[in-house]
Amino acid sequence: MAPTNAHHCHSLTEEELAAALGESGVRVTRHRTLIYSTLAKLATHPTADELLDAVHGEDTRVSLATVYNTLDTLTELGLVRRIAPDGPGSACRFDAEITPHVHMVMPDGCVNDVPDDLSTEILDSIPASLLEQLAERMGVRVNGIQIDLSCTPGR
Amino acid sequence: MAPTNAHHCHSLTEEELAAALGESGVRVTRHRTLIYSTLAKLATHPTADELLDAVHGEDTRVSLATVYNTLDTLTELGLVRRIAPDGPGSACRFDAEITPHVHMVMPDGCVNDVPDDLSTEILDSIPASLLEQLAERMGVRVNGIQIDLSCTPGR
DNA sequence: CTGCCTGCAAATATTTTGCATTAAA
DNA sequence: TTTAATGCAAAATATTTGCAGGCAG
Repeated sequence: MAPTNAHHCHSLTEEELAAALGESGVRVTRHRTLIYSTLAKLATHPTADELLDAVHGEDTRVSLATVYNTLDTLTELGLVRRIAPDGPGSACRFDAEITPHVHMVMPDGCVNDVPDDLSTEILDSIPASLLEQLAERMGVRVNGIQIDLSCTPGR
Repeated sequence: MAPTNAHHCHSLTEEELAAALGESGVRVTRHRTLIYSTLAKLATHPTADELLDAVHGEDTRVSLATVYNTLDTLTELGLVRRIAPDGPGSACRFDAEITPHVHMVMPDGCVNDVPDDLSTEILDSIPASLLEQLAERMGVRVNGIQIDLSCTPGR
């Protein structure tokens, strides 16, 4: 169940996170920093529970409620993304990588990131003009894209 | 990779559903048919709860547990897809449309389908060769793709 | 100082299960 | 007939909230 992900590099640095929080008038606290950086460090896209476990490696005093609250806050600010639970046992998973990228949903339900070079190529192949056209038609501003691939074991 | 001949009305007809269930050795029951077709009919991607409400329009005797069980079954068979909850109040949403298509996540958290013509154009713009390369490299067979766009109110 | 954040625990919400009964094949 | 599927309600999970302190600004 533990996918190795060698290409996790688009999450924010501690400074960038602080800046993003500050701009939004949200306080930069030790816990928010810790929770975010722990999430970013994890190769897996953890559930709130799994994330708490990881955080406890650094600081045992963080509570699950704070993890949830923080994830909510960060999700609302667009710094973190929720991923649909797969298979039964539905707890949401979270992803600190908010720049466009491609996920591969594995047969066993876990979620791996697609290697960055291919991820970028896939994203770049979508013409910007198409997205503009879409934005126009739906009367909105498109500001994010995520692609999920699903696969079966064979090759 | 998924067929590129993605066209409209991608949910299954009653006959196709029956066939799909039959092939998998799963019984074709009145409730499964009703729940699936209700989900397919709804423009919104409903939560289990919302779906139950809709189903109750047809048959009051269906229980929430059956809705959950059925959605699990259908999801496992790949006939239905779970969508991550947005914003707090986290209940999963479900989508009867399993062929590749593009979602637009609205600022208020609800999920709209992108018009089919644009959805198809976007999907078709991704070269099949890229996905093959990816499959090769990850040692899997890619069999599905979903694209989620997020947007902000402006224009 | 002045609130926003936090931990804790309790309240909600969401999803799954056990078992007697019903209905598909 | 034979066994999977269902309703009901209870159990198990997951997430949110209220309140008394604790810290960032």
